[in-house]
Amino acid sequence: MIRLNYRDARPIYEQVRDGLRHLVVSGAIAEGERLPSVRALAASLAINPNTIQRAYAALEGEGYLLSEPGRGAFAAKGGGEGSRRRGELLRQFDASARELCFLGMTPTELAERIEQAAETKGGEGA
Amino acid sequence: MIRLNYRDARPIYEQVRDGLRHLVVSGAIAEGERLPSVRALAASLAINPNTIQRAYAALEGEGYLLSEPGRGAFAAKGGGEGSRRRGELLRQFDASARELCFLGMTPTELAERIEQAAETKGGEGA
DNA sequence: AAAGTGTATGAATTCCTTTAGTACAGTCAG
DNA sequence: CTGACTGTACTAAAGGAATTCATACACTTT
Repeated sequence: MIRLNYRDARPIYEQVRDGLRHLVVSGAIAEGERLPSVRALAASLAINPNTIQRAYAALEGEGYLLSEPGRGAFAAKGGGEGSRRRGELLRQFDASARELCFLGMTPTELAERIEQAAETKGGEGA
Repeated sequence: MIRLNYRDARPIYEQVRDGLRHLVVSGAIAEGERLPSVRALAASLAINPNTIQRAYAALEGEGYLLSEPGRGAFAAKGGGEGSRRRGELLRQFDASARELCFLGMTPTELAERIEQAAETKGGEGA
């Protein structure tokens, strides 16, 4: 389900967070579906439950997760209109588009890329 | 020229790197123009020359800078076709576009944003 | 009651950033 | 050539921030 890369400089909780987010965005985990428990996933990845908890908390902040104490964590639709995650993505989108244009790419080229990216379900977290 | 924000969690060398990159991308520093020397900029910002050097090295890796030992550092066109920076930006662009589409934005909406972003010269580093 | 769930807290460790000092090799004006 | 400038390399140290862990608590369900 999720692969940890200890050679990577990125902290484990980020790898878990991005991996889980990808599973939700790609539809591998449907909306409302329950995610593995903190301890179960921790045991599965052979890491501390707290590290998983941190990833879950971050995803809940982004709106991709809804945690219910005592019950479990369930996948959600994702950030709404004015969510933090949406704002972050828009800034990232604008900044990269702007610089890519400076590097010679035309808005038309980039627009075509969007279509292509929208279809593809692959790709890893930002 | 560049403002450091010590309250910001971002490390100084990143602020310097992003600030300088923005100066090049926005055209404030023209192609071929010489940048302040490592020691001069360090003194100007009241920080260690090593920190500036780190920012310069990063920018050279991105293709926005060309360092000539003994002569100085000069602004460059930016990443070429297959540069590391270009690849990084494309991944960032694709990932954000993909997730924004998942969140409900249409490719058309995003395409319009590109036009808007291409004109604007503002914005801070990613 | 028992086993599961998410959550809070504090400590330890590890990593990163920054600084400082020193040194080397190159360029250029005098 | 001399001297002042340039970028670069290296080590060491200090400080702080971030990551990870162990433990305990509150809740839900069976």
